[in-house]
Amino acid sequence: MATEDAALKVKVARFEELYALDDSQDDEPDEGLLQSMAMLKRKRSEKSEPLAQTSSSSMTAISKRDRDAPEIPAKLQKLSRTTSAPPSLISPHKTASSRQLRRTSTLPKSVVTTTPTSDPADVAPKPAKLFSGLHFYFFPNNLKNPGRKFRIQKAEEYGAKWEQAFSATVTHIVVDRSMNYDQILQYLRLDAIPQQNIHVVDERYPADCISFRSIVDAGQRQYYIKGYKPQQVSEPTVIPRADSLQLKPAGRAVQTREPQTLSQRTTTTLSDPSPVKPASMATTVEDPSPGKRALEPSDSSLSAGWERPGPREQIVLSYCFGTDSRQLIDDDDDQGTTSTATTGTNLLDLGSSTVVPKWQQRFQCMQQNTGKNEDSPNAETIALLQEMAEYYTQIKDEWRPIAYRKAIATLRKHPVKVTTKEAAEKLPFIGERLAAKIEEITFAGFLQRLQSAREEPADQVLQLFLKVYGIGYAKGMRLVAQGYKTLEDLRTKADLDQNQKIGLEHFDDFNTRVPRLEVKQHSDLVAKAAKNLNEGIQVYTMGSYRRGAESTGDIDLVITHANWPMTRLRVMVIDSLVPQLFKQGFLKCALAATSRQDGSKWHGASCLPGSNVWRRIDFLLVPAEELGAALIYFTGNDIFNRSMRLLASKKGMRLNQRGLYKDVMRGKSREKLTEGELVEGRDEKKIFAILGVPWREPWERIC
DNA sequence: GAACAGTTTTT
DNA sequence: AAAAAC
DNA sequence: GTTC
Ligand SMILES: O=c1ccn([C@H]2C[C@H](O)[C@@H](COP(=O)(O)OP(=O)(O)OP(=O)(O)O)O2)c(=O)[nH]1
Ligand SMILES: [Mg+2]
Repeated sequence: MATEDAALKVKVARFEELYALDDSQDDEPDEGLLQSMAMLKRKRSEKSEPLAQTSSSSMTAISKRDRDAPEIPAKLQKLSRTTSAPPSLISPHKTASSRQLRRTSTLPKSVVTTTPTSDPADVAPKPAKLFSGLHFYFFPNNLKNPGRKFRIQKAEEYGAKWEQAFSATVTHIVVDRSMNYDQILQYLRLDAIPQQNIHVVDERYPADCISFRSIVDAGQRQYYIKGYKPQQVSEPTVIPRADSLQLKPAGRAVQTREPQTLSQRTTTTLSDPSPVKPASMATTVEDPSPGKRALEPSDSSLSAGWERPGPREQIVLSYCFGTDSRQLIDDDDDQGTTSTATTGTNLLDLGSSTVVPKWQQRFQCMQQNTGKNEDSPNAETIALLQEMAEYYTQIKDEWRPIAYRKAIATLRKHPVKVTTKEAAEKLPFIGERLAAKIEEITFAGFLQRLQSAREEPADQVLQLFLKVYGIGYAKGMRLVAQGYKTLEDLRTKADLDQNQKIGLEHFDDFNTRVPRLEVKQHSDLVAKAAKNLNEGIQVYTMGSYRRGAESTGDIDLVITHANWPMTRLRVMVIDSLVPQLFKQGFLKCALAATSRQDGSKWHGASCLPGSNVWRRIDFLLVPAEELGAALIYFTGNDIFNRSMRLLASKKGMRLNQRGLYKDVMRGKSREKLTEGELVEGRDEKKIFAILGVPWREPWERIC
C-alpha cells in the first residue's frame, strides 16, 4: 500500500510537470507502415466545390507546421508551439484555417508563381492537370490517415494518377513524415530506389507544387525523407517526431449511449420493471416506462453473475424453434476470427435450450445494459471517455469510438476504481493508449486532448454546424473552411440544401429534447389518423421512448398492418396518411421523406396542435412478417443493434431491420455475397432466442 | 493487417 | 459514389 | 484504439 502511494505521487508529479509544459502529446507517429495498399475507391471529385481553392492553402499550412521546427527535439518543439493553436482534433484540414501560411526562406527554387490567393469560399477549382502524367505512389499507400487522404485526393484533382501498387510507372513516391527511408525500402523490398526515374519526396511536395502552380524540383533537400542519405554522406539522424493527430475520416459513426439524458431527473423510481406486454395489440403500443432505468444488476457487482462473464457457459432458454443455430466453436472475442460460416443449414439440434459459447458472452447485447454508471467507481472516467468517443464520432472517426466504447463497457463492469495505467492495461479492451488516458483522467481530472480540441475555435464552429440537421462532417468542414462562423452566416450566406435550411430554421426546435409525454401525444395523434383510414393499422412508439427514456431526441414510429403487404401499406401511408396529417397541420415538412416503390421510411417534422415547436418524426413502414426485426432495429439503441448484428454475423447470419437470415455468404471484408435465407422476422423474441441472446427488455438495451 | 452493422434516401 | 441519417 |  505504502509503495503504491509513493508510486501515485510520482505519477502525480509527472502529470503536473507535463501540464506545466503544456500541450498534449499523446499523439503518436501514425498507423505505422504496412497498411494494406489495396482497396479504397479513388475519389473523383469533379464537383466544383469551393473547396479546391481554400484547401490548397490548407494543405500547405499543414505541412508548414512540421517545417517550423525542423530538428528540434520533441519537447522543445512543444514549447515553441505553445503559442500557436493547440492541436485540434479536427481533421483532415486540421488547424489549417487557423494557421496562416507564410513562406520564407524555404521557398523552393524553381518557383514560378504567385502566392496563394486567399479568398475564402467560392472560386473555381484550379487549372487542374498540374500533375498530369505523373504517377504518385504514397507511402503508406492508403487513405487511412486523414492528412494523407486529403493529399491523395488533391493530387488526383490536379491530374496525378494514384498508383495502387508500386510499379515501374510510378514517378513519385510521396512519403509521410512519420516514415523513414529504410521503411520504404523494406516495404517495397528494394535495395534502393532508382533515383533517376523515381522521385522520393516528402509529403509536402505535392502541396508545394500546388501552391506554386508548378512542378517544383523534387530533389531539394527539404523534401528528403527521414533517414535518407544522399550518396553516402551520413546525415544526422533525425529525431523521430511524435506528432500528428491521427483521425480517420469517412465511415460510419458510433454514438455512445443514451446521453445523460435522463440521468438528470428521477433518481429512485426504480419501481415497476413492469412486464413487457407483447405490445401486439393496442393501437399505440407503448412500453411501460420503467421509471428510469432502475434495475442495475451490476451495482453490487457480483449480483447477477455480472462482473466478468466468467468462463461459464450460459444456458439460454430459447423458443422451441426449429432452426439452425449451430455454435461456432473456438475463438473468443467478437472479432478476429472469421465467421465460421454457418453453412450447416439443417436444423437438427436445438430443443428448448441452447448452450451459448463463451465467446458470445463478450458481446454487449449479452449483458443487461441499463445505461447507468452512477454507482460505478469509475463513473468520472467513463464520462470523460464517453465524451471523447462522442467527439470522435462527430468528427467521423470510424473506429476509435468503437474502441472507446468497449473500454467503457469494461470499466462499467469493473467494481474497483482504476487509477493507474498499469492496472488499466490489464483490463480487456484497454490498451496502452486508453490506459494512459484513464490515468490522466484520474490524476488530472480531465483530458488534455479533449480540452484542446474543444477550445479550438474552428472546432467549436464545426460542433455548432454539426447540430444542424442535415449537416454532417463533410459539409460542416466545408462551411468552416469557407469562413462561416455563426448560424446567421449560414442563414444568410451559405449554400445549403433544402433540408439543411429547414434544419437551420428549426435549429432550436430540433435540438430540444422531446418530453416523454409529448412523444406519446404525437404517437397517439398519428395512430388516430391511421385508425381512421383503416382499423388494422398499428402504430408503435419506438426509439428511446420504448427504452423508457424520459425525454427523446425525436419521435420514432413503426407503422404496420397485420395483413397488408408492404405495397398496400405504403400506398396508404404515402397517399393518405401523410397527406392527411399535413392537412391537419400536424406534419410540417418532409425531410428525408420518401417511400414509393421500394421505400420503407418517411422522415419529417411534426408539431402538436397549439404548439409551435417542431419535432423530428420518423415513420418506419413495416409489413407484419418483419415486425419483430423492425422492433429490434427501431428500439435500439444503435450500439445494441450493432452488437446483435455483429453477433449474427459471427454466426454466419445477418440481422437487419427486416429479419434474421442464415447462410449468408460473405466475401472479403464481410462483403455480403448472398442475401441468405430468411430465418425469422416476425417475432422479436424468437430472433433473440435464435441468436442465443437472452431476452432483453427495451430498457436493458442501453449499451 | 483486417475487422469493427447494415441499411435507406438524397445529392 | 458520397454524404447524412436511422 | 484494440484485438487476434
Ligand atoms: O446508426 C443507427 C442509428 C439508429 N439506429 C436505430 C436504433 C435507434 O434506437 C433507432 C432510432 O434512432 P434514433 O436516432 O431516433 O435514436 P434513439 O435511440 O431513438 O435516440 P434519440 O432519443 O436520440 O432519438 O434506430 C441504428 O440501428 N443505427
Ligand atoms: Mg429516436
